[in-house]
Formats: sequence, structure tokens, C-alpha cells
Amino acid sequence: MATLGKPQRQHRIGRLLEEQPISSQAQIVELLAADGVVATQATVSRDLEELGAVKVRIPGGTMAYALPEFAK
Amino acid sequence: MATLGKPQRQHRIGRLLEEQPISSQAQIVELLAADGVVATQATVSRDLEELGAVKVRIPGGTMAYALPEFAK
DNA sequence: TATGAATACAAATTCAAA
DNA sequence: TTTGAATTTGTATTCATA
Repeated sequence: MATLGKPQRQHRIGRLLEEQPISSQAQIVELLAADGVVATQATVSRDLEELGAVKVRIPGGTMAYALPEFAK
Repeated sequence: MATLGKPQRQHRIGRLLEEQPISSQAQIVELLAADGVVATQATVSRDLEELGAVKVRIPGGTMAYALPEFAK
């Protein structure tokens, strides 16, 4: 499996965050993998930082990653 | 040391978050203690949840807790 | 420069207990 | 119902490696 470049991977992460509530980096790793994109938690952590993503509280006490408005 | 009630403690936490960038719950525990308020990380974690606080990215790559606008 | 594995660090939750 | 101690879970960073 050809390793996707960083920009493409980050774009996919952004899309994933919009599509569903995601509460952990491990979950992102899984979703990417299901999409054929291999990356570890360390990489996802760095991607989220570069994307400016933050973990916010969702009604119900759960948390989910979200992109800042200006990044959408 | 008279233990401060939960509402008072949460209010203090809110003020602390406004006064300075705070990047960890341990730091909140310390600041409260400096103020004579004893609480553990577990309690601070619950307080932040009840306050709706989130950890956001600050320019420079650091993170800081913040209250949602509507809670101010 | 980008990455992963391992580690260090931070936060949420469990489980008593009062 | 609230809390703290201990634990589990999650995230950032370090340290190689390419």
C-alpha cells in the first residue's frame, strides 16, 4: 500500500472529523486504516496539531475533535 | 482548612482560566492550593467538565483551557 | 523533513468512602 | 452527592531511522 502523503492524510483526517464525532486518536488511526491509510498515533497527534484541531465537549459529556472555523 | 464548596471552587477555576493561560489540571491544582483551596486532579477534571471548559490551541503550539463564550 | 516505537506526561474514570 | 487515591485511557514528545 503506497503511503499517502502528509497533505492528503491531513485532508482525510479533516473530512473524518466532519463526518462523525471522533473521540480519540486511536479511533482516527483505525478509520484511516479502514481507508487504507497507515499511520500511527504519534503521526495523528502531529497532524491534529498542524490542522489546529482541538478536542471539544459535546452535549452528553463526551468529547470530540473539531477543526477551528477558519480552517474549514 | 475549611473546604470550599463546589460552586465556589468552580467559580475560582473560571477566574483562573481568564487570568492566565493554564495548560494542565495539575497547574490548576497548584493555583487553587496557592489560594488555600485544596482539590485533587480528579476533582478539577470533573469541575472542568461541568464548566464546559476545553483545551484549545494557542499560537505557539501550546494549549490552554478556556471556557465557552456562553459560559462567561 | 516525516515517521514510528517507546516513553513521559496528562486527563478521565473507577472504586471506596464519607 | 461529592471527593480522593489509584487506575485506565489518551496524548505529546523523545529518540532513533530513513
